[in-house]
Amino acid sequence: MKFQTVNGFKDILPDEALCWQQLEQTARSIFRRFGLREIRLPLLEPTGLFARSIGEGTDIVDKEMYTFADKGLTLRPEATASIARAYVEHGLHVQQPVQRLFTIGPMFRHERPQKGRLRQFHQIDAEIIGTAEPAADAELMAMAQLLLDELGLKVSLEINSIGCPQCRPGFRTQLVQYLQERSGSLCEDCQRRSGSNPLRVLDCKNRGCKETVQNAPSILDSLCGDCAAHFAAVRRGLDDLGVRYSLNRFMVRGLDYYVRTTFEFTTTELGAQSAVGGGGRYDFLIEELGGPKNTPGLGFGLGMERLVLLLEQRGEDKTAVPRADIFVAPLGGQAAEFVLPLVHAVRRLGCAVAMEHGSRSLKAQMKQADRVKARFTLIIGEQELERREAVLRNMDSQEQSTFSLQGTAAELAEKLVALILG
RNA sequence: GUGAGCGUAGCUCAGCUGGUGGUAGCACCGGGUUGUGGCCUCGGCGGUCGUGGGUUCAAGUCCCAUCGCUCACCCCA
Repeated sequence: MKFQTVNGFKDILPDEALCWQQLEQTARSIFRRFGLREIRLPLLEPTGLFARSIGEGTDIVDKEMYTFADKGLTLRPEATASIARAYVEHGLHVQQPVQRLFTIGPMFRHERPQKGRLRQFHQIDAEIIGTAEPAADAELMAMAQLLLDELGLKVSLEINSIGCPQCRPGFRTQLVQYLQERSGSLCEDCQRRSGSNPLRVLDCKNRGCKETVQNAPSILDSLCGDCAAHFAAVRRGLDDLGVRYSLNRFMVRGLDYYVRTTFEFTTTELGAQSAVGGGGRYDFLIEELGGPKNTPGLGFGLGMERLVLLLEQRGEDKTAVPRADIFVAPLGGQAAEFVLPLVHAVRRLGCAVAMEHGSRSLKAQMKQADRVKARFTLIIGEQELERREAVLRNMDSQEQSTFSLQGTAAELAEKLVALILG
């Protein structure tokens, strides 16, 4: 019986893992500079957390969650809800009302897998909780943009404001009326959505719907005073920080907790998938989850698989294999035994030492040394053991010198490391 | 949930209108170098042709079913 990964789940093999590490390192570096602290969260949460925050009636909650129905538990489909839960549960606002947090890890959604879309996927997630200042919106987007810049990726930023509970209902009625007058030119889904979730129609990819929606009332014209002022300030902030963006009044995000600012980073190079990341404001989520009143927040998630696809597509530094500092090649059983304490001592001093167990021919071992891109190879055969002198070969210059084996393993290691690093 | 395409070596793939599975490339192992890598060269290892039925003298090839994967719709990261 052969086992294999289940559909929509993928192994990240060592060759690819390097790219992931690089991605994570860059993200952590950015977050450090912006004062975000890491928070690590469980993958399993009470189902109600997601139903309440993401919202009943969203695709995620209705049909995409991995839920253990008998236990009332669900594998998280996104990170913001869990972060909000942790913020409330541990009263993080008491010590520091404004929390700047990030987390990196897997999410789970039961959708049909395709390019750039898996059932277990990974996100880099950043949140700023506790401020309503538009400057925070601009800062957050600028941070994400900088991260993408440093990864060397070219993506576009689209932003929108979807208003708040004050102004959205009015817009909704306007929109519903507009859509119902033209329901004939809408696709079946959108005819249904006109009633249940009219904002989604704005985002429909169907050509007929797109055309119909082109002249629909714009949410941006219906924003209340506060929302309009906020959005204007966000845009000024982006301009001041030199972040380029385009306005997309049709962008609607698939989670109910968003208010005011929403944004997406998009690319055209991922097949059917365009979003590499997205986020927005959720000024009522914390309170909704039983936290302190008036605790606004905002955040974004970046899809790591999609970023990795873009990084790989760019096709650079595929050869970035970590080099071994030295490969130790013993010949014969005695040498192999002799070498073990030395190898360990060198590793203790911080050098990457490669060697094989079980002695193979020198040629085979040299090949292996080459494969791990060793800078040096230390050759110790029967003759060397007797003479207490090993051969140290510089793999790049091909120069060889003798290396005295007099002394303890620790002493030899010191000498060896000095030679390698010198 | 819907639709389309594809399953041949560890990976990438040839294999025509059915007639013995490819000296194929990459990778791996070994020889050429009695103890010296990359390049070259020679050799070697490696397959229930996804699985199960059917048609046929004969099926990797045709038909049916099934499993798996991929892409797309939908939605999103």
